[in-house]
Amino acid sequence: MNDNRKRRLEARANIIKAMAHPTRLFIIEELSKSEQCVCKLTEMIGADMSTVSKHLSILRTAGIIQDDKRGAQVFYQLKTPCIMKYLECIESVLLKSSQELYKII
Amino acid sequence: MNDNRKRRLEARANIIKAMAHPTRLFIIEELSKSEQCVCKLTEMIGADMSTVSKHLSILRTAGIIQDDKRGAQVFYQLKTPCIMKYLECIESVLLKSSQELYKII
DNA sequence: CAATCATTTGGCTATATTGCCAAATAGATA
DNA sequence: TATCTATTTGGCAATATAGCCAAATGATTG
Repeated sequence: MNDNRKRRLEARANIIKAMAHPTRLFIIEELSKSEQCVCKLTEMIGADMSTVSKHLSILRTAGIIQDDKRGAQVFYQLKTPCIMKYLECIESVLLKSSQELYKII
Repeated sequence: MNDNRKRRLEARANIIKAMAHPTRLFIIEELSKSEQCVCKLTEMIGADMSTVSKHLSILRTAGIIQDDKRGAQVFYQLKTPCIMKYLECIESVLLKSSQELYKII
């Protein structure tokens, strides 16, 4: 595996890693419906606000979401709508697994 | 966030987590071209075979690849072709980030 | 059956991630 | 300006992940 390819794969893995958490998937789903402020997301998620803030920071650093400060509040928005298409594919992996389970049972 | 949704998000996150590693992305890319045995993948990746085997096991458990034992060798195949479409989306996140970087420079 | 080849598993250490609390920052308001 | 609200940051402990080596497993061959 050459260096260029290694770098490219690492860059991709970083983005995927940013999505690899239930809370962060929740955030992506919610932001695909509409932008949200940190306080609202925190309320929906039910974790400490500092925890939610760190999840948001991970998604922002990965380039998946962007923030928009308005007064004391910070609103987050999805930056790449195709992320949702990706998640449909993930769903198809799950579907395939459950179909196989069905065959066994 | 209700229990059902939490479970669904966890299931998705597990699949995404399985992809969130450069070596495992490499494996997915290679298997999208053609099936490969563990020894060939190990040679391409340049890590210990036990390490590669563990990566393969993670992808298999997640339902992304499947194994096919033939004699002493084990061949792995991609189970869900749409995985590659997904990776195109990841690429678009990277592209967007680099475009913004370009604006700054 | 002993030896060999391909692969997996167990065990260990190093490193990364997660989530909470407390403290810091920053804008809004009294 | 003091205070309140919204958010981020630092720090810590618990847990998870990664990768190597050594050992185990399983098929093949002499």
